[in-house]
Amino acid sequence: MSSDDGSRDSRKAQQRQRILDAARGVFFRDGFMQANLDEVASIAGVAKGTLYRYFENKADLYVAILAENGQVFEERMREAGRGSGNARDRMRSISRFYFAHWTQHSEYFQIFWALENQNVIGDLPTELVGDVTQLWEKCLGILESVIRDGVDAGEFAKCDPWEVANILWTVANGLIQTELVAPRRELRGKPLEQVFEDMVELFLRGLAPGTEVRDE
Amino acid sequence: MSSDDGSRDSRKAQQRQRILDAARGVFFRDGFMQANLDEVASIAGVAKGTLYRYFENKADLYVAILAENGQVFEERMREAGRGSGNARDRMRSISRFYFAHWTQHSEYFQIFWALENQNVIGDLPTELVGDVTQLWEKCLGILESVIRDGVDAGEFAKCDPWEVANILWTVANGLIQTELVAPRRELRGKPLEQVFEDMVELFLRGLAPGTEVRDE
Amino acid sequence: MSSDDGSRDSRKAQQRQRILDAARGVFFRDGFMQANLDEVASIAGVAKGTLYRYFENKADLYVAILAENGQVFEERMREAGRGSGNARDRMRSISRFYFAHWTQHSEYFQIFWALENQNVIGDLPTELVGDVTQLWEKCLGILESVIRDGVDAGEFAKCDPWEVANILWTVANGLIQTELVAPRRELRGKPLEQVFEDMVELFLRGLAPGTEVRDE
Amino acid sequence: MSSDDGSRDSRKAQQRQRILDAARGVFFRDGFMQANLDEVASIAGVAKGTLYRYFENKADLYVAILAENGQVFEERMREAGRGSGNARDRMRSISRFYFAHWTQHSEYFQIFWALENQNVIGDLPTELVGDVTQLWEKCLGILESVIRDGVDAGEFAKCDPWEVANILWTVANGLIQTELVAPRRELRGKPLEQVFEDMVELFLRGLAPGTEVRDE
DNA sequence: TATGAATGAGGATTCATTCAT
DNA sequence: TATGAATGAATCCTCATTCAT
Repeated sequence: MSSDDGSRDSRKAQQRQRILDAARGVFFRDGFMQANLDEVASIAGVAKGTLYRYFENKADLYVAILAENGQVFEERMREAGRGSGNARDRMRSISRFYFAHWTQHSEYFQIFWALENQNVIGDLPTELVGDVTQLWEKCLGILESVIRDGVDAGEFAKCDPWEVANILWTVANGLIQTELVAPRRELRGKPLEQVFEDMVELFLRGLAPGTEVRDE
Repeated sequence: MSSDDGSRDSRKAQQRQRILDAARGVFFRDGFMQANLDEVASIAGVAKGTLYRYFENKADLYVAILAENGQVFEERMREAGRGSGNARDRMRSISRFYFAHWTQHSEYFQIFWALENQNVIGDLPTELVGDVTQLWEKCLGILESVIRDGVDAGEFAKCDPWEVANILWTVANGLIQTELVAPRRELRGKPLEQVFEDMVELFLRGLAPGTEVRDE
Repeated sequence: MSSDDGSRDSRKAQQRQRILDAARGVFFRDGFMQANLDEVASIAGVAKGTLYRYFENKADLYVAILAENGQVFEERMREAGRGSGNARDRMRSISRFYFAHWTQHSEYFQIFWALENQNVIGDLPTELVGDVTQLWEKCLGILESVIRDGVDAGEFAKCDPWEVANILWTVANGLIQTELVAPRRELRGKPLEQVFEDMVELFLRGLAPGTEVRDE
Repeated sequence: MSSDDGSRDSRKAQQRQRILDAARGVFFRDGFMQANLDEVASIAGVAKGTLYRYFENKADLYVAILAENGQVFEERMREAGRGSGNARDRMRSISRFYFAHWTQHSEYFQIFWALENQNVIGDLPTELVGDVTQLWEKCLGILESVIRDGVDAGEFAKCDPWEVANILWTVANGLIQTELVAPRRELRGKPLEQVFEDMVELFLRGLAPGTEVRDE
């Protein structure tokens, strides 16, 4: 009996996954507004109506895609930041994870940003937008605590850890967004990963103690 | 007769401008996809058909909005970077301009970003997208030359000026995008302008010579 | 074994009743077209597919609801008309029953009327509509015979009993329909029951012998 | 110029009328829910989208049909009641008008009743439903004032004119609804008009003074 | 040159019914 | 016998674009 239930549940989960996989591709390629649920269904190999057995509506499906990635993302980012080394190395570890994750899952990143562009999507259920915002906050919290550790340990100059976390966060986002999502500008042969790393080092250097005063 | 032509031309220009003004507001508020040309026409005080006498189609109108700002932007940015002081101050000058411009014209910034998300728009005429990209390149060129000056003058550590320009550029975009366009996350009382300035200082400190040494 | 069959049959009957109960509520609240079989199944506590083991389709279920009430209705109306008093009192007795029944079972009344509006339903199986029509006829027959008795006894003026029965019948329906189903118009404080009774009295007065004379 | 405008306006009015004509037929035949706007457009000989230039949505179109009849109806009913004769004759005049009108415009009557059946239509704009209700009230007011005149003139027995107006109104509706819209029951050869007239006479007789006390 | 009426392709969503388990 | 997942036809509404006046 329990095995029956199990197999049915797993079948449901599989079906759901197939829909998510199809939807991810279409949403990524076409954006929320342009995405066509007919095509999603067709790619997933199910009937149109079946989508609605698994997701309330288009927006719900869309957010589900974000959510599936978001949970993994947060968890892995927390791990990356947990490292036992010094703060600077933990920052590098986070950075590496961050870069690798978004490079591998650029679809998600794309979608994430489209979500930020509130006006692109007409009327996304606010509670769901709230979920994404919360995830964002949590990740910022992780960065913040590493920076605070660094400041406390004298590795970093005195600063407002929360503000610096925000800066780094947006900085990283900006780079990936600009270069990965809209890869129209030449990087003149330098691999993006290198640029990203250099950027992190640049900022770590800026965070080093003893550099606070520069211009007399 | 020539004066007649002149007044007719100016009338055409005025009409065109009224349409642009109306469209800018609507595009900003609703995004490209959601924007409704009916409303644009109504706000501009012309008939819907009239739009098509001034612009080929929706996308054309959209890009015209970008273009009108882009020219002003490039010119002013060039001025901001021309300053006679040291490279660091010229960077600060550019930064201030950059921040002020986007804060005052956040509509344009918003639209620019939407443009980056190519998939949101669908089939924007590539030649027009090219125009925007060129503008982007020119602005990067300005940044690059200032940085190169700083490196040559020994103000900045040795680096690839073009790469660093790219980093700063995306960094700044990221901050504005994240905080201005999606003002959902708390800044905890710190004014955005302050955060932006701090970011620039952090960046400049990272660029200072003598900090190249990584932790052993 | 026969007891097994019996309990199985009773179980089936119970199941059927639970479905009818659920459906009645939903049909009453939402009307035939809007009624949702998903909800019916959910309220009845069975799976949607199960509905189809007890009823051919939506319309069949709908008509079954009418039928279940119709039998009780006819029987009770016959009783109410059987009274031993004079025709006038038997008419009042029927009226009281009629009013009480529809007030208590306004769901059925509502549904009956919707059935009248054939076009609302579309393609109800004609044979089943026939059943309802027959019931209607039988009830009219009861009224008719009481009126005929009254005429024969000299209580009522000479008239066509069948026609008068029809008038009273539609008159009563109209009042209930208008005031019960569409309770939007104010009754200005007068209870519906009072209005109904007044109407019957007005009608009876019109039937009184010696009033046939029209104004000269 | 004014002639231009005039012809354009008249063209718009014609178009609107063609749509109304088409819609009336479809709504009458299929009811609100079943009615298909594609078919309406096709019958009217216009494109689907054109409907929406003249009517906000399905419900709006539906109510427009009621409204177009309602205004004429109220006006004519008021005329019919204005007659200079005695109250009884004015009542007969109203009755004749009422019967003739609904017989000629049974589509409207049908639709009116469907509207009363609130639950048939999901979500009709309340303000528009309000309009219909108001019309209803006005017509009742006309009846009421005639009855009051009759009571004041001693033609009718003392009664609550408003209540009696309500009774007569629903009575008449009931007859038409039952016999005209759902003509399933045989009238045994008697023309409906005769039955209607007899019904009115029956009630007028009931209203005659001196008949108040019947049962001792 | 300006108008605005007309167009019609396109897309999200619902839900009665079927059928494999 | 009961289930409930899957189906897919059906339908309202939007809106960029065209074109006769």
